[in-house]
Amino acid sequence: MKEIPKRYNPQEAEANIYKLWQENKFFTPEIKENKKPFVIIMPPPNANAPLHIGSAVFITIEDIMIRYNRMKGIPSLWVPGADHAGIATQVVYEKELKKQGKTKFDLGREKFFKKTYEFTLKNIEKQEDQIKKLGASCDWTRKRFTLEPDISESVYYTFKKLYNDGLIYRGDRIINWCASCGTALSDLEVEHIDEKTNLWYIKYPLKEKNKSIVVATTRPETMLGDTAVAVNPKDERCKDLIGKKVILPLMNREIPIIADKNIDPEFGTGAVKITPAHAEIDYKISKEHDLQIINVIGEDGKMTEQAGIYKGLTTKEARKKILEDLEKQNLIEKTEDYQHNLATCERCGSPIEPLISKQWFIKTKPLAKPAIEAVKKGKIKFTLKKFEKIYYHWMNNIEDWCISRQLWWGHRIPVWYCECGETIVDTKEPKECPKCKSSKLKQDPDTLDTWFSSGQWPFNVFNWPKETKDFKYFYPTTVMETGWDILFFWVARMIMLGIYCTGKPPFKEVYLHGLVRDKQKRKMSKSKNNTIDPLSVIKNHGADSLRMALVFSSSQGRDIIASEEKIIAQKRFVNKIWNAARFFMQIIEGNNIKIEKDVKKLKLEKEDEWILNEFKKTSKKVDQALEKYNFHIAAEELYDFFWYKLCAKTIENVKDRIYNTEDQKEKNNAASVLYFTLLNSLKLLHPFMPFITEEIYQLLPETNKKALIIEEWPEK
RNA sequence: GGGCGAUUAGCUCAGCUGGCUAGAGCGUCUCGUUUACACCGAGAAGGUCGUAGGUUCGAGUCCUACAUCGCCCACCA
Repeated sequence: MKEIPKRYNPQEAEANIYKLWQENKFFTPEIKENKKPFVIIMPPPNANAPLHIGSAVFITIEDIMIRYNRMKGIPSLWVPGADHAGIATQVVYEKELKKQGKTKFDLGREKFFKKTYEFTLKNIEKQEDQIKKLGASCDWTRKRFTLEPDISESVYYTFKKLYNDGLIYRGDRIINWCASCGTALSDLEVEHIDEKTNLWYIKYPLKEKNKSIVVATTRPETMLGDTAVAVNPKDERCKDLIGKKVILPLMNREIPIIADKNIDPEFGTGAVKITPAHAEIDYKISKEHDLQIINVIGEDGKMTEQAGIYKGLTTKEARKKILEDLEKQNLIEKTEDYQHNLATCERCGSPIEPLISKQWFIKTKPLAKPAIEAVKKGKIKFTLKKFEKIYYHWMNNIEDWCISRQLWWGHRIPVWYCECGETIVDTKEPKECPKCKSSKLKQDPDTLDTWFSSGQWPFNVFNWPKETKDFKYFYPTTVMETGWDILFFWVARMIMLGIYCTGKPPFKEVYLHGLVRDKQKRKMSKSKNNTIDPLSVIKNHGADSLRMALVFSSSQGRDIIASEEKIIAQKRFVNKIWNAARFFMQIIEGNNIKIEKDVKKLKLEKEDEWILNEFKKTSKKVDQALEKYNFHIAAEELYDFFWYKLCAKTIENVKDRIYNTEDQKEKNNAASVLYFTLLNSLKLLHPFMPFITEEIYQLLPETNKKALIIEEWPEK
């Protein structure tokens, strides 16, 4: 008989248990052709920082699903990985460099990439350790990284395929430009924040007579690039002005007054200045009316040559100067306080400048159509219906996706330009130009949006387009589990690219968990200093307590409020389980007990039948809850059963029957029923609290398997 | 502007398809413990389930308004 210590020491036990699982290769599923596998692709954490509490959430939830299915005898695969996280990592690493007093230009592109790669690999190593500490039973033999050569090749293949199908194009379009990061961004990477500013009413004199038209704007500095003034065609006040010309102040340029239905007559004066190069709506209007486009703000965030005397000023300086100059000419009618949405960069927070720029785009409409169909036809199900609506709304209004980034960190765009003007798109660097045979080829300097590669993750991890054994068996995957905050960034793109590349939706179900918030419901962030570091929680309270606390009081789609209190509550539960097991071990040792594993062979007392029946009920409820992804309900059921029914009632009962009788058979019966319920409770608890349950299993006598992780799930 | 969600005990939250005499953790209070567990046990107090209507034999649960808070999307310059 193994000795059971008085206290459970999570730190020691967890390390040993994880080793036991890994050494026995329990995380690697056996491919059984006649059995449908259960597959989850782990959302690859950004490889630029240690894991945060949000990662602990998805690891816990996904591990529960995987362990549950594994115990049910289904080949279960959970693929771990890491994401290079283009812009995020580049921003982080550039900050590192800054601490050393360097910039990326000191290193040069190649060296910068190499250094960042090293930095990333170090982080990945740390993250792996953290994932293991959380108890994740993922298959480390299949771990992937988005920038490794095989994955990159798949990414380039997809690019080429899209290009050949005419779904990728390069063109001059208005895009979101972050001058601070020095790159174009997709619409999703732009965050709108409230800004208190002014609405300036500026007089634009008409060419004829002594009249003028007043336009209202929040961005006077863009007026230098105005090429029209627009009014609503139905606006009576302005009707006779349509077609007339105004003289653009400061620039003395003649520009037309046009009519456009997009103009809201209620806003300002009903007349709007049109700056096609620096506002998306203006750009659209300019296309319809064939207006001139004048770039007055450059990629450095400063006024361009076209801005005349304002050239070289920052937008802020230019605004000030322009307002002064207008004031001098008495062209400002009035100034109002105004609140509007300022577009800012999601990464660095600086204002976004809409600019016309040559970038690579994906035509998303043709990809969105089948992606919408797949959900409509139920090929992909959102476990929470409300997300379907949100998904449809976004998909139906999708715009082309700008995928080129002016960054050094990421997949370099697989396009080469020849001096003869030829553009070559390929998965590998071409030796020569197929047209003129020149070998003087220049690769496009830009890199791809991170989400372009992660959008292919569910099949690229299996080395698609190669028809690998893994791809054939494990794709499409079963459940996509991730945070709802990346529904558009990631989930939607995986669906679009998955269907486009492989012809099949990449997963069958989408389960979205909430964001972790603190007790005041604030988002956790380093700047607010309200983060919970999963590693220190594990160190102090054990991984099981953390896992249980995260699942316990949170339902899907809703935010998860994490607090020390909840973790401690679960730590007590861990202790309770430990002591129940200790009690069992003590009585069988001290009373010469013989365990009968088959409870059917026992002469059952009323209380035996009661607890066996209660177990059955609990088991059923847990099953039902897990099938519906109601993890918190399953956890609560188990908590209630174990604490109150098994410990408070049954154990107290067993004490009575063991200590107050001389009848050995009676003692054996009581202990056998306890053994049965204890052992089977451990099985049900295992997906939630893998370490403590496995540790006890290893100490229990008469068990069937080498480890609890591969035990059979109790039958319904 | 459009959409989504929340509102249940002092605090933080569960309550899945309508049956609840409304639950848990923490906190508070009382009692208990030489025989698993002070990281303890037993128990108690504490809620007209945001407001007002409606559907129903029956509503925290469904419907309709309203209020407050929060979030997401959107080119109102």
